[in-house]
Amino acid sequence: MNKEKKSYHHGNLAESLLEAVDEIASQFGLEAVTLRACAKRVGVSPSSAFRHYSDKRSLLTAFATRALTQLSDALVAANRRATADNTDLFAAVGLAYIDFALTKPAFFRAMWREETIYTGDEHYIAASRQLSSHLQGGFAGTLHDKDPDSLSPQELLAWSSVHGLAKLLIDGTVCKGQDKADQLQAAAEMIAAMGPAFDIEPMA
Amino acid sequence: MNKEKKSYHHGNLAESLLEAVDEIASQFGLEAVTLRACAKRVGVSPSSAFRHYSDKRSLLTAFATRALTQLSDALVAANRRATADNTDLFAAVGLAYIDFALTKPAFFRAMWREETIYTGDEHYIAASRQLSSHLQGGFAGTLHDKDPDSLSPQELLAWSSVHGLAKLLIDGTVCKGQDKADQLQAAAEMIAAMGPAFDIEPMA
DNA sequence: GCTCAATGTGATCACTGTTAACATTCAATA
DNA sequence: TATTGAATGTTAACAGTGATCACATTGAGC
Repeated sequence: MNKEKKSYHHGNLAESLLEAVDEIASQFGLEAVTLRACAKRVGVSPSSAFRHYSDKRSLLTAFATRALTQLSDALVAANRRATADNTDLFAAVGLAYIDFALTKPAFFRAMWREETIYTGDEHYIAASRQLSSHLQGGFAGTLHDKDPDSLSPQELLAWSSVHGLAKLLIDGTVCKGQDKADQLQAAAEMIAAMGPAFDIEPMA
Repeated sequence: MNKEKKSYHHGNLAESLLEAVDEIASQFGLEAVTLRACAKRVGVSPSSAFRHYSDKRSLLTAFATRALTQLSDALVAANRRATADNTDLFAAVGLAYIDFALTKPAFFRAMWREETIYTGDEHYIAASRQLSSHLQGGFAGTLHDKDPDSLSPQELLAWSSVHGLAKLLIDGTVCKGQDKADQLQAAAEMIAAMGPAFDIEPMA
C-alpha cells in the first residue's frame, strides 16, 4: 500500500519477501510458498530474490527464524501477564505455546521443518536457543540463556508434552474438528495433569 | 534381485513403488522422494505410477499409512515383551515409540505431514486410529479400539510428551549431536519423570 | 559528475507432477 | 483355442518449479 512510486530498486526486498512468505503460508499453506509467487506478490522478478537469499531454503530459514522469535515473544508476554495476575506461570506459558500453534499453524510448522530449512544457520540456532531459554524461564522462573542440551527430565517433559500436543492438534491427529476453545481446554487439562510430576522433586 | 525377466507388466507395481519411497526416503530424506525417481528405481516409466496412485500425494498417503502400521506393530511388540518380562509397560511402549522415530526418522516424519498427505483417506484414518488405540493400550492396559477423540488428560499427556520428544529429537532441537543411546536415556528419564502424574488419580 | 558495487531483469536450463494418446499383456469367454 | 476387453505400461508433451547467467538500472562515495 505504500511504495507507490515504482522505482527500479525496491528498497526493502529481503524483508518484503519474508512478508510475502508469511501471507502466502497463512493463506494457502506452506506447500504453496513458491519463490515465484513471493516475487510476484512483491512485484519483482523471480530471480531478484536470489540477490538476498542464496536459496529458497535460505528464505524459509529466515522465515522460520522470524517465527521462532514471534513464538518467543508470545511466551514472554504470557509470562509477564501471568506474573502480573499472579496466576500459574507454567500453565500460562504452556497454553501460550499451544495457542500460537493453533493460531498460526503455518508458522509453527515452518519452525521445525528440518528438511526445508538450514538448521545450522546461526540466526536460526540463536532464535532456537532463545525460545528454549524462554520456555525454561516460564518453567523454572529464570530467564537467563541456558544450554538447550542440558534440560532436566522435568523440563524436557514440560517442553515435549506441550510441543507434542501442539503438533497432534494442528495435524488433526487429536481433537479433530473441535474448535479452538475446546482444544485449548484439552490442553489446559493436560497441563494440569502434569502438575504432580513437578510438585515432588522441586529441582532435580 | 528377483524379477529377472523383463516382462512388460511389472506385476506388483503399487507395492514396489512404496518400497521405492521407503528406500529413497531412508537414504536421502523425504524431500528427495520424487515420482520419477521412484519410477526409475523400480525400472518403470514415470507415468505408470498414476495407474496405481492418482496423485503423488496418494502415494505418500499410502506410505504414511504403512509407516503408521509399522509403528503400531513396534508398539505391540514392545507391549508383549514388557508383559512377558513383567517390566514397566508404559515406559516400554513410550520408549518403543521414540526408538522408532530415531531409527526411522523419515518414516516418522511421513506419518504426520499434514500438507503432503490426504489425512481424510480412509486407510490412513484407520491406521491412525489403530495407532492411537495401541498407545492407549500400552497406557491403560486395554487393547480394544477406542475413539482417539476421547482421550483423558493423562492419556493425552502420555502421547503428547512421547510424540513431542520424538519430534524434538529428530529435528535436532534437543540433545543435538548425542548418539541414539544417550537420547533414549534422556527419553527414559523423561518418561520416568511423568510417573507421579499417573500414580495419584488412577483413572480420572 | 563519474564510477562501481549493489540491486533488479529476461532468457534459459534441468527437473518436477501430470495428462493424453498409444502399446502391450493378461484373463475371461465363446 | 482364438478373440476381445480391461488392466497395465510407454512415449511425448505440458505448465510450473528452483536456479543461473549475462545484462540493465540505480544510488552512494570519490
